[in-house]
Amino acid sequence: MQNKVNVAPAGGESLLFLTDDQLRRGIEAMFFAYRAFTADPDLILAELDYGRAHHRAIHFINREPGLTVTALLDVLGVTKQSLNRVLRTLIEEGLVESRIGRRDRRERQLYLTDKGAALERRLSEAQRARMRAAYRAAGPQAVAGFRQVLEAMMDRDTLRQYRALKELPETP
Amino acid sequence: MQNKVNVAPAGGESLLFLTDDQLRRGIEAMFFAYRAFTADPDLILAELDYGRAHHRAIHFINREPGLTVTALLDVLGVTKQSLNRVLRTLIEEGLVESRIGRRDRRERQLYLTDKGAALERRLSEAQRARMRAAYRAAGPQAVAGFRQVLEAMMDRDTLRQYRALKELPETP
DNA sequence: TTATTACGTCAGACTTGTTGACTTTCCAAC
DNA sequence: GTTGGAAAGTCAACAAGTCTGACGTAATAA
Repeated sequence: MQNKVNVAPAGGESLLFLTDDQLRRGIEAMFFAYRAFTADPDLILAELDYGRAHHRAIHFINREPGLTVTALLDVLGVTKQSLNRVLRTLIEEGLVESRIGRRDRRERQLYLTDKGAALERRLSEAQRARMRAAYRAAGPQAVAGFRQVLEAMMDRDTLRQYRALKELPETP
Repeated sequence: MQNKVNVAPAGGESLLFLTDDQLRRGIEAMFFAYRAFTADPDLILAELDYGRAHHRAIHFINREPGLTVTALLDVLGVTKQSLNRVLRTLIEEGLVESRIGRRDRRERQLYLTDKGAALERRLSEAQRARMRAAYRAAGPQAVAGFRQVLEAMMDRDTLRQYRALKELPETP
């Protein structure tokens, strides 16, 4: 199954970056980097007895205040039973508010409370700090490549969801 | 907490890529891409009643045949109790062989059996296929940036582990 | 001889995920 | 208005994978 692409290709440009060995390095880089990527928020969460699932919910509620449970389910890709448990604790502990939908009263629209927003800032600032350092070290061109490869890795549906996320206004 | 870096910097080059918004896009790209990244192996694993933990163990045993349990523990960053359960099933089902260490008989050296190696190939080929498509779509320069950013995201220790992984000889 | 290391194992817990079944609420179409 | 079906929520049961803590055994190192 070894790909024999590590020779001079027709176009003239090198395809050495497509060897199985290079691909494996990329796979390992993803594994290690993802672990590092979640490490900082995980520390904060553990201290408050929350988990990554809480972080993800908080992140996307912040990202699109008022989104419905179904929409959140869709983005997270989990079952409603699984999300429900997480969401319930967040609501009970006053981080998230669930309002009955205006146009459709069956729907629940989700909002962060001030307390929830405070935790969101704490978590995302920790995560951004690492990202910022990495971006700064690698430089703008590397960052563009990083984003390109990640996007090329997503399924069509995931990419659509990713692209559909609104720009957040810069907090003034 | 908003970073005011989105203005013309001293060096002359734009620092727009360091805005909080850009960082958040990167964070979300990591989240979605990682999910896609694990999706293909997950399907194969589910069918055989294994999980991601089995995949990770198999991956690194294949990567460095004969490595000890402690070394594997170190790479994976989990407790021995957690690894033990996974390892035990892999040994019981004949995917991994555990041999008593030659220089130190307390150690167990881990090897994939033929059956284990076959699963490893199946899993990693699925994962590589997605990676290969992404790499091909994004191009060599983007790939270089991708790797640069991921490496810059790792802690020092993780980066050391990542770099210590041997090159595997290309299967002839 | 003793202390330490490497490994395995047992027990108990927690988070996050799953299926399946059921109820409540509500909109919309008939 | 009644009814069908969608959206949301709930309950129960379970599994994977993680953790901590405690203990035992074998082998090496001091």
